[in-house]
Amino acid sequence: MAVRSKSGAVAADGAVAPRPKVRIEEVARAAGVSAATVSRVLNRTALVSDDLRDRVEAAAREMGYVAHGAARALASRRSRAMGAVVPTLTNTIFSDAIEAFQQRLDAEHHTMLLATYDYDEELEYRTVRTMIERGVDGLMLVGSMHPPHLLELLEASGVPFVQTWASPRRSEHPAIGYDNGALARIVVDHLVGLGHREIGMVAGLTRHNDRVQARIAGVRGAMRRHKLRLPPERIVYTRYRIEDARAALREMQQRGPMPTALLANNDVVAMGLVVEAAAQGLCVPGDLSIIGVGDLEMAAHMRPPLTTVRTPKRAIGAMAADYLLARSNGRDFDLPPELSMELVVRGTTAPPPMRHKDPDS
Amino acid sequence: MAVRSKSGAVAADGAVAPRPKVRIEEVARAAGVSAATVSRVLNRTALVSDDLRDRVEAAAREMGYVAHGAARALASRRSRAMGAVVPTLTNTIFSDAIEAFQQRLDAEHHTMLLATYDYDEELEYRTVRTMIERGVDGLMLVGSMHPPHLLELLEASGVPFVQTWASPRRSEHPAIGYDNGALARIVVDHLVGLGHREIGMVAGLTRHNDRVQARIAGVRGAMRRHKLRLPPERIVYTRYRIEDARAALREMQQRGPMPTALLANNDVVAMGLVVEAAAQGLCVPGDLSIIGVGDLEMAAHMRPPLTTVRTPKRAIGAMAADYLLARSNGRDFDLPPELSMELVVRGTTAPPPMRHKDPDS
DNA sequence: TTGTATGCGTTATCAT
DNA sequence: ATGATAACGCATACAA
Repeated sequence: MAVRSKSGAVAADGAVAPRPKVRIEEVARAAGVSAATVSRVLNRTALVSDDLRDRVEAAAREMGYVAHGAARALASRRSRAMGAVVPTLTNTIFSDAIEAFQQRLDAEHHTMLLATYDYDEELEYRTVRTMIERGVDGLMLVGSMHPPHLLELLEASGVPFVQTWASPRRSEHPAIGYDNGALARIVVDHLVGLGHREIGMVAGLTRHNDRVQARIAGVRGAMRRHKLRLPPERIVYTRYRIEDARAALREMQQRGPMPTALLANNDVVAMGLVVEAAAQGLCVPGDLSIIGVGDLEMAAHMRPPLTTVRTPKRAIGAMAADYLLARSNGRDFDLPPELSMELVVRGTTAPPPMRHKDPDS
Repeated sequence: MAVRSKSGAVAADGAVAPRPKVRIEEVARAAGVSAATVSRVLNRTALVSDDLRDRVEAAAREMGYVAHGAARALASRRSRAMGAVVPTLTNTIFSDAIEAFQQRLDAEHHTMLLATYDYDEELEYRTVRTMIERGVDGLMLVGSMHPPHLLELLEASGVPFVQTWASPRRSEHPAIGYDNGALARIVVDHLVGLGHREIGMVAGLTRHNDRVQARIAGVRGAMRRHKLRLPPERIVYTRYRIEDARAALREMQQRGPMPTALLANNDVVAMGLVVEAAAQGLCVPGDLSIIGVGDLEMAAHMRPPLTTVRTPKRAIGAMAADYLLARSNGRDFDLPPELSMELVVRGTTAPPPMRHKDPDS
């Protein structure tokens, strides 16, 4: 089935010629005013007498006038568009944040340009470059670890930008996020409080992911405060797929004595661990405690329900939008030093299983 | 913490003046050629001698030249941007499709403008209008049910558009999707084949959602072919949250004799049903068969694993991009009459429980 | 193959 | 409060 647009003429070369669009000049003529006045009315950029305003609005509506964005951007030197460059949309933490970001932009009559780079540094760089070329008024990035020259490019362009899921205290550039050190303390304190001393991590891939590294450092630090250690063999790295998380659990089991509690990089990984443990006949939390990060909707409904740390996904997106909006208007915007999290204790954490003392000792 | 861009001067009114950007004219001067030649080199739009090409490319690179998108769009009358207007990103079927859509666009050096409207018709209209104003070269919509005048606006604008998750055979406008009637047949045939005769639906909200209506009609038709009926009381409507799906199951139970099998509108709803059934001590699939749509990642890992229908999420997004790219270039593009689905039989469907014959009859 | 000149549709500056 | 006019930065038709 060959489909053709029903409107617009088709030229010899097959190109679709859009219907002649009505321009500001024609609206002006119809309303008996100058183009400048039409512009003023439509943008509410200066006072216009009620009479003229009404005539202009009526004419614009009748003629179905739609402003030409590129021309407007060229003349006003603002695109009213903000870019968002994220690793992926598959992870709902990003899609939630993005949705909040866009909604906030929309309220201020801005549009969102979105691109994903699938954790590929080179692609991230090209994408940002494209966004700058598109003339975005601001740019939202993820994390504080970027390919070489990316920040240089950004600063040279003069485009306001903000890093999300990055620690404001550790980055010299504008950042919004929570402190992974604080998150680690919350989790470790909870587990140690339950009696765990052997704690392991199922982390994300660290390659190009500073959040993972910060998390590991945080857990290590938090454990040290309890005189505990987090040796490398207690850290397994995984992608964020259930399948991979299950393999990660098996991998850790093969490495030697199992920890009594595992911190998963996020809820999806945690679910994978729970699923694999169940498949092996292990009891969660009886034999193994598991804790996630993110508090996805499903977390509360699993059996057992997942203990996790709730992070402010939508708040991050909304704040990023507010920040960029402010900056692109030349206003200052105070970014909080960090956002808060909340431990949600449910059914996958409990005291560790009893250990028989070694009779020989 | 007040953050300021480190580049760019700050004017008295607080507005950030971006660094003077290098324009094509200056690159031309540096390379000792005309602006036209620079344009030709950078856009590969015409043949340029090797010598000049090298000089231009070197100059552009050194000076960090980045083209001005708005000016380019104004002059070339193409924005190299495509719009995507979807109900929400929370539902992963859309975020998956969107990701594929954007990746395909990126390969053709196009950018994606994305906006969600949260199933709000009025907002959908305004959003599309904004997209047109932004000068998108094409627009991806969801479904075939739109607010009044939306299609008119679209046709008047001459912007190519395509409806996803819409039946190409039932819409007079370009559409990509699978046939909900076919989907219904697949599901009903499976359940009836197992011996079910009392089948219920936990559908989405029909308000502004033609997919749901088509699905219901499809199931009703498929059941009729087996001499079965789908009375209104066997249809419960729900939002796509686990919590709501659980309530939907209870609602159906209150309505009278329970069906022996339920078709959920999607996998998230199906998971909610499974969770609620388990919480009530019901055995799935022993007491109740449940089938979803979508085949989310989690579906295969639940216990019991979810029987579902796999739909071509990413293919829809990719094909939408290909279609719009072709149309905006004046090329034809054959849209297939429908995309195929696949029944994935797992552990939540089984023959219905034995029924004792009513001794009185 | 390369350069010149014009136009893209709007906003902003400057008069009035 | 309103109108005339000059940018805005690039692509492209035309000329050479």
